[in-house]
Amino acid sequence: MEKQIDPRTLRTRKLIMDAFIELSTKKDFKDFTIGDITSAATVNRATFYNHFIDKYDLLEKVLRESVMREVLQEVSTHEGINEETIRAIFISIIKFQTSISNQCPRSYEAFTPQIETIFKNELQAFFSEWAQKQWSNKNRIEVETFSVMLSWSLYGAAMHWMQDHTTKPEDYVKQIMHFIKLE
Amino acid sequence: MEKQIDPRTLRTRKLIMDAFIELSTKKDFKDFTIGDITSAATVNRATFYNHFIDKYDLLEKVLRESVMREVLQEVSTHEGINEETIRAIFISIIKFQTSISNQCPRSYEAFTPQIETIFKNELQAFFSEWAQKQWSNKNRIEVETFSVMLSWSLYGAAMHWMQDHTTKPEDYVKQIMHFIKLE
DNA sequence: ACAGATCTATCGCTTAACCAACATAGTGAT
DNA sequence: ATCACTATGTTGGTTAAGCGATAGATCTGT
Repeated sequence: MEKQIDPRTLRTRKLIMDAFIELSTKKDFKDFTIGDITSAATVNRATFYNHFIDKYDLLEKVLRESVMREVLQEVSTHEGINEETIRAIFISIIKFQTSISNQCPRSYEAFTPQIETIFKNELQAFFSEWAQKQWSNKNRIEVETFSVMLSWSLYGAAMHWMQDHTTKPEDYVKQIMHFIKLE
Repeated sequence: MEKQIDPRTLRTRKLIMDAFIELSTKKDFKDFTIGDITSAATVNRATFYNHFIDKYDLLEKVLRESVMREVLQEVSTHEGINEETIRAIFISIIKFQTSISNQCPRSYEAFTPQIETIFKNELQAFFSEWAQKQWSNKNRIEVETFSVMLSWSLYGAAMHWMQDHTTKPEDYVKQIMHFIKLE
């Protein structure tokens, strides 16, 4: 019943995304064209449009999948939302942000707003899924509200910490926990 | 008037060859299948047969193109056959042999006979081309004979040197030159 | 304000790669 | 010797990717 995607689409998709990431390390986002990306990916320019709507769509998908792979993947093995989970995610957010800013020094500025949006959406979906399992007695609205608030506050806290590293991350997380009510 | 090859064939060909080289560093030539190669290359097994007859054909082409790229490429800028050219080729043969034996420790033994054949053929073709330009007064047979003898003796000398490194390569090449009659 | 160039996005047609299926051959265990 | 298993090539039908052409958007210098 699984979709079973054609290997060619996966391969081409990856070629394009990798070429995009590679190019981002050298040039600013606005300074390269679709043609630059596809020729670096050894793919025809027209083929690009079988996979992505435009450059921004590509950017969004690259970021989303990076977030999924590098941040939420490793946490998804935890068995519920608790202090440990929160701590792991907090650390992951910071790691991811710094790695992006190192890998794409030229484009980091331009990317941040989309990163923020994607991050919060993914986090929210992640929390929502777990919260539904964990508190099946609560109704949908309550669960969603919890997820939204947690994801926004957590992401905000991470950004706040990144602007001023004085507190040690572990201590900062402890502080965070004071303001989160996990039932 | 140029052939203009479809980029897909080039890409697929490269994927297969790279996967083959990569696999050779880990396993012995006989210990992996066509399927292993193609799945590492993210290519369908049937597609393999659009490019190569079998595993040995692939091996041969990989070696041939490596020889061409890594050895004869850099020498082809020289403007004729002289002591300097001979020296450069001698050094290149040795470099190539050692790099292969390092990159493919598991399969080097099995490869050597084919490497030898390919090497001598390519060398011969290379010399033949230059000799024809250089000595347009000589007839074809003479030129071919010269090329055969030079390629075999040079390759043989290189193999000889590799078994006993006592002489410095530069000195060894000087010795070689005593036995070559360049006009 | 306009002309020339470049980039974007889409289209119909062609082709290389995918796939499932098959026949064949080699290998190993009982 | 026989069976089960795995690897090799091959084939016909299907699909993603390549290509040239095209129309419209965007940029740039004069």
